[in-house]
Amino acid sequence: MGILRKTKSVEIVVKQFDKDSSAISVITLVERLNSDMNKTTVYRILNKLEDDGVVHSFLGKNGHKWYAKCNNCSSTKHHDVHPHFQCITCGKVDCLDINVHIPEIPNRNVEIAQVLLQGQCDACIKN
Amino acid sequence: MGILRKTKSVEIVVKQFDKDSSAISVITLVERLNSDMNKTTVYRILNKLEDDGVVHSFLGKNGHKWYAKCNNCSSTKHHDVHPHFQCITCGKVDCLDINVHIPEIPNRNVEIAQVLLQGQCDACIKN
DNA sequence: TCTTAAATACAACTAAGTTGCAAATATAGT
DNA sequence: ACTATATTTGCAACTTAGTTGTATTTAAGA
Ligand SMILES: [Mn+2]
Ligand SMILES: [Mn+2]
Ligand SMILES: [Zn+2]
Ligand SMILES: [Zn+2]
Repeated sequence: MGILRKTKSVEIVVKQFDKDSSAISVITLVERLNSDMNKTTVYRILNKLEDDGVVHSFLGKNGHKWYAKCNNCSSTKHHDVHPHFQCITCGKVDCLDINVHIPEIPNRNVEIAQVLLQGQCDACIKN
Repeated sequence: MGILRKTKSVEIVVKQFDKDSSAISVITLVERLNSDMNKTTVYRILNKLEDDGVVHSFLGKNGHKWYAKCNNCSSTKHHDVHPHFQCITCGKVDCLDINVHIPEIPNRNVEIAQVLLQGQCDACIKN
């Protein structure tokens, strides 16, 4: 069940993804919004926003949860499945607009491919 | 720093991977070996076995740690990087002996590709 | 404005994984 | 085989991401 009421807290959370096209970890979000709302609220709002197709989630390199804005998803259709890239130097995480081809696996029916690439981002290569 | 002494506990842990070619989650291992050793010991031995190139680790769908036997790795060379498959029905996890091609990403230097495929395994498709 | 279902804060909880330290034990040297 | 000692283990306490229950607050329709 998604979001039913446009509360102040919901607005604040959504705004975080508007100003930043990168993904944001829940840990960061909880810390950043610490003075605005309780961490439980952050978790619950993100959960609902994902139901609504406003954001999508995935796990970063330590298994911690990250969220990023969806592009054209809805509560009925979440077609936002793509690889993510995490910089091992600065920690920044981005959605990748590429298609990783998964070969057919014998005797297995692959439904989801979760791909996390790690390396150095543009800014960190230059330093 | 890897394993220096062949203790009873080490033997028991290694044996788990000998009899089962599938990956094993740490959670399962801790539970299974509960009467043999402390959970701290399980964590520490697995950590050392990975240093030695005996096993390798990765994160399953909930971000929990899994281990599987290495094929021809050593403490100096861990060339055991491959996708893993987790059955969403029975939970079983296997190493995949396939190569997923990662395309070049502009402005990024990809060093590691962590691929977790999810779907149905052979046994679960048939049921 | 009133009503009420949804949302929130807060505190308590769960569980995976880690750390510090004292006790136990594997192994090399004698 | 005995001893010395560095490694390993058990145990308890801790850390932290994430969840849950519940009383209170609030959005929004009537
Ligand atoms: Mn994304
Ligand atoms: Mn593997
Ligand atoms: Zn970077
Ligand atoms: Zn299965």
